[in-house]
Amino acid sequence: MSQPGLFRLDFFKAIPMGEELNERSRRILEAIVEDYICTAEPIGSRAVSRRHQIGLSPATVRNVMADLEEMGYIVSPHTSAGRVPTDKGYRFYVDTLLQVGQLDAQQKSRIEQYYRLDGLRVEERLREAGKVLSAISSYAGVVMIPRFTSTVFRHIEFLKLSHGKILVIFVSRSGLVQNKVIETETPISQHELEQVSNYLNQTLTGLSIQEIKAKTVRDMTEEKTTYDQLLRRALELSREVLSEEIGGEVFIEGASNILEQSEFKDMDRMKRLFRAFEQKSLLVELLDKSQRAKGVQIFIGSESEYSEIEGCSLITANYSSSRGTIGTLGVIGPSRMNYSQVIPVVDYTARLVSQVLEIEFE
Amino acid sequence: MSQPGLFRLDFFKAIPMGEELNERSRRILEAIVEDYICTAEPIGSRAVSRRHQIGLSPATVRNVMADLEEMGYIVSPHTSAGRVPTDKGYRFYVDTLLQVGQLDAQQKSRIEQYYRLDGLRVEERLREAGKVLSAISSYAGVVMIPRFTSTVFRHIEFLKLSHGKILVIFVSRSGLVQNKVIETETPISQHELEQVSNYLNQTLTGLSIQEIKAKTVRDMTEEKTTYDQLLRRALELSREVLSEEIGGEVFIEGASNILEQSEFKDMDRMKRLFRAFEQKSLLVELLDKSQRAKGVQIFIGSESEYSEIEGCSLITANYSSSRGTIGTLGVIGPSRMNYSQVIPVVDYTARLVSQVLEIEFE
DNA sequence: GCTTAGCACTCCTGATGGCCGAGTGCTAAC
DNA sequence: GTTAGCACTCGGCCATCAGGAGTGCTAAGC
Repeated sequence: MSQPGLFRLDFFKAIPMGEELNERSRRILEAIVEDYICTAEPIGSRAVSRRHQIGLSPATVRNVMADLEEMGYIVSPHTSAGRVPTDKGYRFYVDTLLQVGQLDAQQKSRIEQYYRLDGLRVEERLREAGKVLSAISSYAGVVMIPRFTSTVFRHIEFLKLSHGKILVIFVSRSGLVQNKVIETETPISQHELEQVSNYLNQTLTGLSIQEIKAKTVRDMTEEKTTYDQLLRRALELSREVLSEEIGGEVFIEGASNILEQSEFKDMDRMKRLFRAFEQKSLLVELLDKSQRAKGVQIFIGSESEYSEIEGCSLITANYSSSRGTIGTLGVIGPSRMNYSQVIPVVDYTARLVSQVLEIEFE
Repeated sequence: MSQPGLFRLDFFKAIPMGEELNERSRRILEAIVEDYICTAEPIGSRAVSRRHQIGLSPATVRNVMADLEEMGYIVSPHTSAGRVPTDKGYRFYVDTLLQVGQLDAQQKSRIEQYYRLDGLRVEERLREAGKVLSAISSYAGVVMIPRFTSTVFRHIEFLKLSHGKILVIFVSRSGLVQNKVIETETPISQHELEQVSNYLNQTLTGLSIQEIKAKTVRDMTEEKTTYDQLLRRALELSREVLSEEIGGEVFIEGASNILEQSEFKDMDRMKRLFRAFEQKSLLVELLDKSQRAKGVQIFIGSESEYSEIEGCSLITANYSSSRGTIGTLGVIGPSRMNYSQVIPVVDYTARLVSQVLEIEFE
């Protein structure tokens, strides 16, 4: 049935066609998605007609459902089961039907309660944010540490290691400490390194890394012929430090929450998901993508070619300083996720994290 | 059957009693453990008698097995199944029967291959070690970052944050960077902090944290009445920094390997295990315990009251610098673990890590 | 006196089949 | 355009059954 290319008799009925869904189909799709989110079981026409005063008989609902299925918004797992939303169905629901409320004060304070911040390092705070997200949403919380390049310079330190390697410690204005090992061709003494540190700390404080990059390039061309050994060294080293990304590490907290979800009774699927969690590169990619966008982002299932997280959705929001976005956090759970509840939680947590990090600024 | 307190007819047979196991029982226990490690299925008397030329009929083996069961080394899941080792059985096997070989050159180089170390931070190296352990053993690898207190001082840096808080960055001689936020009652300027940093960096370099602790206490009592503002400040701050443990973070790598193990088809058990992984405090405790001991340690199942890791074993070894143990790493897997293979891998990896960290010393 | 063959027994496993209920698509009537 | 009715499908559940693996016990053998 419903072979592509063949006309069906009811093709010309006043039933939603193409991309348009009429009011009735929308409401039915909405009912299916929402019921399925609650129950995790295929939804039948009878259930839809009974619930939520759509004044329609099961038979009518069945007709609409058949159309929704043909259009790819829902599928039935087997002949005599109800229907289940597809990724396309979720996407339509999220983009068009979903109404996200604000968190009420109680929920906010519940989030804030979780968020203990006394005397914690930035990293720990971010990790804590992940735990909050996972605890409140009961899915998994993900947090990406700020990338070096999106932070503001506060302090740099060079320490000489053996074999011509140098340990660079970099502190951002929000108190995030990152480090990196670089190698130099020309040997340099610890004393010189200290001079370079001092010089950079004096000249760069308060600049964003982007600005520093620009400045470095400018200085390098300008002072190519400089005889100031110190300056040359400083430029060389900063170029080396800036040459490669630092950070972008991802924390996943509460992954075990996902085990509770009934869709992961299927061991195989779960294994794949956990492997993806371990590898992290996939998540980094998604979170990077999200960081380039604004506001709450929703990635649904295997949209966008990531088969590993098939059946999962990711809701993200960016956290930021006064200078703009610095990182991303979110929640990952089954596509059958309680979007209307989780979205405001992610949104609010991102705001909270932004605030908390701001406090550290001197 | 075998009710405690009742004599059995064969109680006085020349069969192992009390803690002693005779040669025959040992060989049978060994066969059961080893077969079970391979197959993950209860081992019957027939299988034992056939395998590994014990010149005994199944019936005889059955008698011995009944005794082993009574003594608590094995159990049978149900009447008509074979026997499975208990924790006590594994313990006896590991302590008495197991013969651990050396790794051959090929295996060593396989481990070394995994271990790419160019230009990595210490933390990343340790994480990498966890990945190696998990990949080679196909269980989960665990690595505990050195605790502050077991390292050697290289460099300290104080940076002022808002609200009287101070960010302390601490670098150990092996290049490990850790940081911490402390609070002081009396306000202090960034300039003073720099003086303190300089002072401490000059006086403390090359001392172990233990030595510094001792020195600080000594200095404090000696110079209680000092009018040297700088020295007082330095002492105050170091006390604050030393007042609490830093580090002891645990990485778990390749946890998804454990999903492959047939004993974790039981979802519930798996969930508990993953929750324990997430909480980490349990692992920290175990690894701390191991760090206090010498050589390869083996924790089996729910020995020592940790019910969360029931059915799992943990094999650990310490890695060290020339000044002694600095951290611990290991492998966690099902009790039904290939001990003879994993033990030398853990041992060798610990040595390798020790070497690699040593390289950084200046 | 230890060892072993034999035997009855237990219990898990997997296959089979029947029943029930939920849900469907289609048709015809409203 | 909507709905009632109906035949049909199919998964889930349960009971049944046969097969097999393994056991404990007993009695015979070395």
